[in-house]
Amino acid sequence: MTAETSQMRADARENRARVLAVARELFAERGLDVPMAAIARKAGVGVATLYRRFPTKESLVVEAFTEQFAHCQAVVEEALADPDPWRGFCTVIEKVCLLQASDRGFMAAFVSTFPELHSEVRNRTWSAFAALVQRAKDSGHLRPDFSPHDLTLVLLANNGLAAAPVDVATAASRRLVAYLLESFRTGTDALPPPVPLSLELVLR
Amino acid sequence: MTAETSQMRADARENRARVLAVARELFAERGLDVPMAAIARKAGVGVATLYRRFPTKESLVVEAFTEQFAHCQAVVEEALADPDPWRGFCTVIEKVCLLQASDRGFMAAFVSTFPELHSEVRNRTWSAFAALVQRAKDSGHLRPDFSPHDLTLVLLANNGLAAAPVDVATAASRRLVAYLLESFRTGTDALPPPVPLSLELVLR
DNA sequence: TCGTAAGTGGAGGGCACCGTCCACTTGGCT
DNA sequence: AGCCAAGTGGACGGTGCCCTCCACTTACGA
Repeated sequence: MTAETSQMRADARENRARVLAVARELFAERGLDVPMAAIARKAGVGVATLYRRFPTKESLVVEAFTEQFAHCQAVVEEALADPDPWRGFCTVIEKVCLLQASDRGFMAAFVSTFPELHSEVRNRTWSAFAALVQRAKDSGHLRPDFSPHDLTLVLLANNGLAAAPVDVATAASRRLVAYLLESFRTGTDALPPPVPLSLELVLR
Repeated sequence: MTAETSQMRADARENRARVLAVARELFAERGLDVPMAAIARKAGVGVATLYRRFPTKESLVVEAFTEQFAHCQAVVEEALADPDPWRGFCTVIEKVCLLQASDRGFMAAFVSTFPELHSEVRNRTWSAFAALVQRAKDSGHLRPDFSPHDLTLVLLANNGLAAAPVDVATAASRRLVAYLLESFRTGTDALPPPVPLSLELVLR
């Protein structure tokens, strides 16, 4: 990729970078269904320029989210390095859910680009998480009937909160995660305060 | 409404009913974004017929889901009649989430038709639920920092599971609800078995 | 300085959807 | 049986999206 971009003309390289930045911003803010034209316009280029760099919308999505996926992987692997298994486990859930709540496009990008993209990243992350789960169970802090598939459950549930505006979703996500972690664990401690999730708020 | 429908010609009344039945079926199965034409076709009528009865797509949605909303209200009010406050509380969460998981359009209909529709049903249901919450807290089974707004939290989270096919979503919903109820409560008991929510499954 | 390959923008083709229009059909009263 | 208001269907206009095409512009090596 760097090999390709480095051979481009300077203005083209700059345009490409700007498009990518704008795409990330808009995807995070408004989800994946922002029109390509909106991205192009905000980046100050024509649609054709955008399509020259990213032949399809999906390819733009993939490119825009690779760093997020890599970030997830890093989170999981750092957590494995944490000497406290339970804290590592919690950190993963919290960080990933926070990322997801603050970026509307994240989950959609994950599922929409699923099969072709990042299979090796996905597999590595997945097995690292499984190890994390096992370690947390062995330490006696994580309930033994927790399944690694429950991560997907958490992600899907957390994704549902994205119906609310970003700030509300973020607060709601914190509370949801706290509830769930409490349930995943063998002990108990305090929750973050309730979120006044009236439907008026949820609907912006 | 009955007043209106009873004055219609017999064939028209029948067509109307069939359209509504088909709409409910398709909304449940595929969500609210089924094309009007698909509903008309499956109901064996033309698009114009559909629009004659329901001037806008939203009006069709409203009509199609009123019974579901009424059902929710009934669930909450029955739960208030349950002598066991905690069981009543759990029943509400379980039933509503089950309904939501088995009907893809449910939550979308709820939020999309929010302001104009059913405000009195909504308010009654809401205050009944608040009473249920208070009662469950007083009985000592529900954690005191539970907020009635957490119902919305649960609904949104549960709605996120709808990304998976209906049967998977239903199973996942059961598990999510079990986790959450366990967290809402002061005691603890067994969960339903884990759902193998691999992304392959989630993406049908 | 100048030629040219790389880069660019905007018009528009293709598609899917919502909702309308209007010429035709049909139920049901007399 | 016969009339006509009520009912019907499919073609069509409008909109918003993805993506392509092509005539024009510009960076940059010689």
